[in-house]
Amino acid sequence: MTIFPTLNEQMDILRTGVAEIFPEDEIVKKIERSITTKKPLIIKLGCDPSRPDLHIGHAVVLRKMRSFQDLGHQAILIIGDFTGMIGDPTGKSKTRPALSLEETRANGLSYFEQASYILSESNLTIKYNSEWLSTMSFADIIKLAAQYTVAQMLERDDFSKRFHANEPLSIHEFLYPLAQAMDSVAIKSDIELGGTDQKFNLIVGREIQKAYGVEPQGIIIMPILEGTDGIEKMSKSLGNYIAITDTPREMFGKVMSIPDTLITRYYQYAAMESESKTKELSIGLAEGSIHPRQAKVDTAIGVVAVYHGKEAGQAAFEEFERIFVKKDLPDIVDERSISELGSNPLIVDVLAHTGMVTSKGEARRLIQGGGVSIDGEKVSDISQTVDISNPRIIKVGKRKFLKIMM
RNA sequence: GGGCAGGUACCAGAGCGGUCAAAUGGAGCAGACUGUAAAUCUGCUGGCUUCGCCUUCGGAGGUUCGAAUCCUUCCCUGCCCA
Repeated sequence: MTIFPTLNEQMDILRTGVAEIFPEDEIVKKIERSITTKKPLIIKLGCDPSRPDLHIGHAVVLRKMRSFQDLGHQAILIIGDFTGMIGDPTGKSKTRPALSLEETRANGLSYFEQASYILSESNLTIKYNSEWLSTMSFADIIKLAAQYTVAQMLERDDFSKRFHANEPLSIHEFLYPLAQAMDSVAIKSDIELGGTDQKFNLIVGREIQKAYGVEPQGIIIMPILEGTDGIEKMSKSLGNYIAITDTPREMFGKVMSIPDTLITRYYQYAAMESESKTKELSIGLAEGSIHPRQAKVDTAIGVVAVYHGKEAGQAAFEEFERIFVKKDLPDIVDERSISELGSNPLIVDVLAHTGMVTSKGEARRLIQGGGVSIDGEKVSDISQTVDISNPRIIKVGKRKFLKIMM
């Protein structure tokens, strides 16, 4: 049987890095009970299967889940294959497109694979919410919907904003929080984890659990990591994300491009440094004893280290220095034979053919803007040809390199 | 069910018979400057066999020498009335 750490030890761990945790007394009671009865708590985390790619923003909440696992509790990952068909409107100004059950299933699976980078597999259960949601009858749904009022629903910020802005808001979107709440009822979750954007949904979970005679769940809200643009939350669709599966080079570069204001956030939540170290960094930056660039480098190395190991972090740093500070070449450049274009093709054709740009028009524009070079020499003429009897290094923009040859 | 207002490029939003591949802003990309930061400045932002051609303004038809702009119809959204 698992020996749980003491209450205080557990609470210390659980409280670190959270945005909000409530109701704290209920959570304390649940943990006390689990210690005395030696029964692990059921920790719920819902995954949205509409986006198959996990980024390091998701990692924040996954890490918290991992802490629970390490303390001996039972993690349940809910794959919202059924709710994915509704399309969660959270944080979106628009209704999301609905997916088919097959699509959501497939995405859910890939989600799980990526999540296992962070979660332990020993006390982890995966559940698909179609298991209980797809069997609900219309009468069941009406009964569920009767538990919540329109006014309550409109407490949710994005609903009320859209409503007041005369934007479309479909009835089915109201069912999403309710469906998600039914997940909590079905698995009798003790605690649900989520990002700040999920706060409303998690609270609905509590209410609905009560209505269905289940002990209401505690709620732990994790901060949402801003994307690399520093404005929007990190998300695949906004293109401001760092994927868990990004290469060290990509990760490093993306971290280096974040605005200064985000450094400590990333240091704590992406590089997973402790609160005390984060505080030190934050003070150092404020006092000017730490140069922002150095702080960013440390953060970038840390982020790469989390997903690829310490050595990769260091290597990514060195390569970064070489490419961008010394303006040298990366140590590995993709190679490509383009003999099918002949020995002296137009640069425009080369760029389009190799996929370095999406169209010849784009290639021309880039050349005219001075963004293309061959062996370090800027291309100035759009009708220039490239002699590829010897290998050439083509550079497009700041970071696209390709070695071409016959 | 009725009345009204709308659906334009990644987003927002002008245009309301030719000079429209479509103003402007945001976003994005590239260049300069830097710490590949921010700010700033500059250029670009449908495709191609690029002095020209082709496909775009919710969908389908039509009027016209010519339509994003007019007509018909269908689909979609919001508001007001019932």
